[in-house]
Amino acid sequence: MNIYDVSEKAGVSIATVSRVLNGNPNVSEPTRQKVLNVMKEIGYTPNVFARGLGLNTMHTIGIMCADSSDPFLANAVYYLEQNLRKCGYDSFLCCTGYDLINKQKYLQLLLSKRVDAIILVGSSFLEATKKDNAYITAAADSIPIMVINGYLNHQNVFCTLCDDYQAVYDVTNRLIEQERKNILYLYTSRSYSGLQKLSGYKSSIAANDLTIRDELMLTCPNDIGQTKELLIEQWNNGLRFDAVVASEDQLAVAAMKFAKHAGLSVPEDLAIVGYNNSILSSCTDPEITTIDNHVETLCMTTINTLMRVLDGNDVPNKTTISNDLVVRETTNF
Amino acid sequence: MNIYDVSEKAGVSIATVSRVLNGNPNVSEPTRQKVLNVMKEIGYTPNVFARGLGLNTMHTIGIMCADSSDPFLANAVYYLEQNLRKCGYDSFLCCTGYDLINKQKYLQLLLSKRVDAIILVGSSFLEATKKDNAYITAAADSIPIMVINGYLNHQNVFCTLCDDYQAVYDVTNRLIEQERKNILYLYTSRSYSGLQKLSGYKSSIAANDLTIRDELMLTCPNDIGQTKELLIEQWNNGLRFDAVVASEDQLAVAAMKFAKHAGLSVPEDLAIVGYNNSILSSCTDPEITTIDNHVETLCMTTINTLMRVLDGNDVPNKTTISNDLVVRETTNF
DNA sequence: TTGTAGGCGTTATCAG
DNA sequence: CTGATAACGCCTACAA
Repeated sequence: MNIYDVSEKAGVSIATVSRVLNGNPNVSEPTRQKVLNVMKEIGYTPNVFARGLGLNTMHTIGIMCADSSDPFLANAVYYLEQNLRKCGYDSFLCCTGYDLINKQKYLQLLLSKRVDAIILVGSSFLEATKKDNAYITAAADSIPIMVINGYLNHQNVFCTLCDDYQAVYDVTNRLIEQERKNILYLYTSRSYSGLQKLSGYKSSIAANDLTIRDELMLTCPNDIGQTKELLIEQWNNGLRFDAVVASEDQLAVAAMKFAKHAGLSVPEDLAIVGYNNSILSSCTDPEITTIDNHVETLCMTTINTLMRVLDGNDVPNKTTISNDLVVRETTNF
Repeated sequence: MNIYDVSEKAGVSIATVSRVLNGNPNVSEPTRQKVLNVMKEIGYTPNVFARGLGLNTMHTIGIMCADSSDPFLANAVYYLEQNLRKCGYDSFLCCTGYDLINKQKYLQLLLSKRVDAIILVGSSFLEATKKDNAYITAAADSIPIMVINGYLNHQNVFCTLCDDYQAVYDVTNRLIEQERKNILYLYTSRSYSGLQKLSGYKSSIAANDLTIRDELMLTCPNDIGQTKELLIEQWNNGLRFDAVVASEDQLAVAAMKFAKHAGLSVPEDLAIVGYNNSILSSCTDPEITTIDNHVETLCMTTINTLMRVLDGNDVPNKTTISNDLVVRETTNF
């Protein structure tokens, strides 16, 4: 069931078979049909390995994400897969976890599979220090690296991100306009986009002549129940706040549970804003006002950019997309 | 940067290099070290295509799931990936959507990539008619097919599933014990496991000498908001029920929203049971009692089975795992 | 328009 | 223990 079998049965040479396989126009129509028929008949499928050996590519893109069970990432992976396929590319997915060592290992693995490019989904792939990102920039020497929601200024690294700074800045402003004076900011990660959001929060506080207070910027565990407990503890210690801006919907859900526990009514006593517009934000009652970072657009843009890069075009290495606030019931907007 | 470069620099033949590469014991220790050093030095990585050409395998497992943004599936994919990697296998993920044509296309694609086995995640891959499953059984002629949460009795198809029938049967019984007489069953899909659950519901109703009523088994859209509307509509049409058993947590969330709208208190007026123990079930207030189908165990078992199959062992083609009821706040259990 | 032959990087089978 | 050499299946000049 290889190209030789086909050539023999069709009474032509393997070169001709190869030509019809690759849509080469230099084949007469009768010959092409004859070959095509034989292929159908014996159920021939070209061997990807042999093809890859010569071309040194498998027409495959590697996708890395920290955890595909994170709703935001899962969504992104889905869109990426779908659209890559539409562009004729297959994809390899790796769920790396959040450990740097593993990220490096998986990236190496993808390189060894000879993927044509790698897409890093989520800012968790960008570390704080240049040294820790070296494995990424090194990989960029051989193939294009696409980053979703993170920024790394380097040759052959292309980033698509949403303006997290601006989104948090804007929503914090709106809360302040409504006389909320003690706005609690919740976050889990100090990744690139995590820092952007935090910085948006701080800027807004400062711009409104309020004081940036360390105790109002809370690092939370990555778990609803534990975060709720943490908030209760802080509240019992005397910390007071009339609004919560969360860097992820999960944390907003935790804030909802805290409010219930503390007997606060939402949004009257406590306004809550989530992030990502994930399904979680519409599961609660009241439903959570959240920032939509347009996963789909983010993914589409990334793939468009990638295709242009693979076609050898010159492409800007940073594209920024704006966010939308989805107003639901946990704010008075 | 190929095997020849290494052999030349190390002053040995390519055969020897290949041997150290594959851990063949017939190499003297000094020679092995010499070769190993050269490989480090010039940063040699074996070419997967060439290797695949010879061995006709890439040590890769194909994973198919309908939609990686479904929390249950996403979780499963994550566990599968992790554990396959631990067993030294890489994996290809395909998100196929729910359309039969696409499922067939993607399966073909995986076959053409020469994967060593395919894992179908979720019962949505098993159609009602034998004819529509033919593409799966055909694939099983060439490589093992693993099915998670579905059952297909065929050579070289291995299924791991949880006892959905029993779980729904048991929980319905418990509701009836508590004098709930009008139990509404919500579902979206008529897949294998969907039918199992439905059948568990019916059996319980019958076993308790109640009447199975068609209007109490409701097919819902795959969307929280729309399902809520559907329930409101039914309620306004006079349909009455004092308990809801949902085939998925999403539907249970919709039932919560309906209860709120109808002014019913949960669980007093309306008991609600979800399915999957997904994060959604702990987002609501009160939190949802749900059936945990042990995704992790399901995945681990699948992979263990697969490894035994690939090792040429004789393995039973069906493994069943029991479910647990996670009692939260939407029932009086 | 078609055919021939060499190469892609490994593995595996023989001899030595 | 080591080395030469033939597959593996496809692509692509180069020739005809």
